[in-house]
Amino acid sequence: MTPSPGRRRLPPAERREEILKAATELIAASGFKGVTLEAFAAACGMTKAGLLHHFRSREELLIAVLERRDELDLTSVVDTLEPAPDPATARAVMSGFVRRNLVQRSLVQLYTVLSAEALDPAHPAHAYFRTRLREGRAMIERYLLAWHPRPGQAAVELLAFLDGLQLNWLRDAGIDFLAQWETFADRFFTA
Amino acid sequence: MTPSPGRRRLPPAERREEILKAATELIAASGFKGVTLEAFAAACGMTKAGLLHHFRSREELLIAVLERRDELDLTSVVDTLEPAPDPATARAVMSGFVRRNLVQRSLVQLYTVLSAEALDPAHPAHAYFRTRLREGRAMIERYLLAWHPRPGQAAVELLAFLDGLQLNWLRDAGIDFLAQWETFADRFFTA
DNA sequence: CACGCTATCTACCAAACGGTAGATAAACTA
DNA sequence: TAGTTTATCTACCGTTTGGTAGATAGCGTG
Repeated sequence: MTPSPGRRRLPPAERREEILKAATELIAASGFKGVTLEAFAAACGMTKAGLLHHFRSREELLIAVLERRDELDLTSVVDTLEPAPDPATARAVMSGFVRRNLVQRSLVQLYTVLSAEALDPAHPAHAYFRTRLREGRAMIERYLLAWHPRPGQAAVELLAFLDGLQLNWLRDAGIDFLAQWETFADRFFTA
Repeated sequence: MTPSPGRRRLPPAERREEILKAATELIAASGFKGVTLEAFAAACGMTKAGLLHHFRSREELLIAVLERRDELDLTSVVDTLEPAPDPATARAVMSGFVRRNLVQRSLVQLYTVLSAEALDPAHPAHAYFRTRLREGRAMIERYLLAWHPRPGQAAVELLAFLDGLQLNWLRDAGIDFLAQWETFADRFFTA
């Protein structure tokens, strides 16, 4: 892509960002186990050694990718999600969340692919996903608390449906994510 | 585990079955990419070369594992699933299916882990899951056809929820799979 | 322009990988 | 018991892997 000027020197912050972005898409496509250090580097037009100047190991790169997604994604929700109103409001907020997630397909895919891969307790991101998903569920549970009779169970159901829909949507792009969500929400947000 | 009689010679059919069973659990735990040929062999107390006498390559072993699951699982459903009755019957049949799946935890996990890993088009099981899931959806769609206003959409929703619930159940064994299913079904099977 | 800093590269390493070739030993048959 | 078959093993090969050491070159500052 770049007109190959032999060696491209970038300020560290810029290069790091470039690497993280490329790594995100590679991991989203093939999982973490499926991408070699060399592949990560080549995607930015550099060598393994060059990349390792910015991230001390392949595993550290993975962690940086995950933390970056946290910054990009969680911040856009966390402030909106403190109150605990009625079903209609809850649905509107969740719909906004779904819509926002939908446009960042590569991030959705990263999250889905990696969280499945990380079911293995030996996976470097295992602990990360354990705590993160637990927190997410607790957050939604608190959010539904004011009006839902069984907020805990409902939170599990909601997240399960969204996870599964994302998975199936990645398998088959023909699925109309939003329409499926709205249909589900019609039933779910009904006291 | 076995009192290590140096060399254990088994009739091919028996050995194949032993290997497939062990491989199923290893893949379920760590994905296909996460298990080496040596690990597959060691799990049966033999060497790589010994294993390769029964399966010509690591990839062929994977395919055999998948086909074995087909035999074990699909046959128990396919005969029951031809007719297309009312919501109550549909729910009962699906509940039976869910219950049957639930007791075979390692198979559920194999399927979930592997189907996520196989989102990558370069994965050796990619094609397998594409066709298999498409068929599964079509089957359920036909099954809901008689009474559901939107059988296609409903099939997607049903499978998405089940996939997602399985995923979350594997992450957190504290989830009450059956209770979650029944709650979902209460809303889903309502004309 | 000369110098220092450091981002990047080339070259290399030890370990692990999937797979092969040929030797060995366990079970069946005559 | 001797011979045949073949399941399994030991030993090895070529490749790929994550990572390291030291050389090189792009950039800012004097």
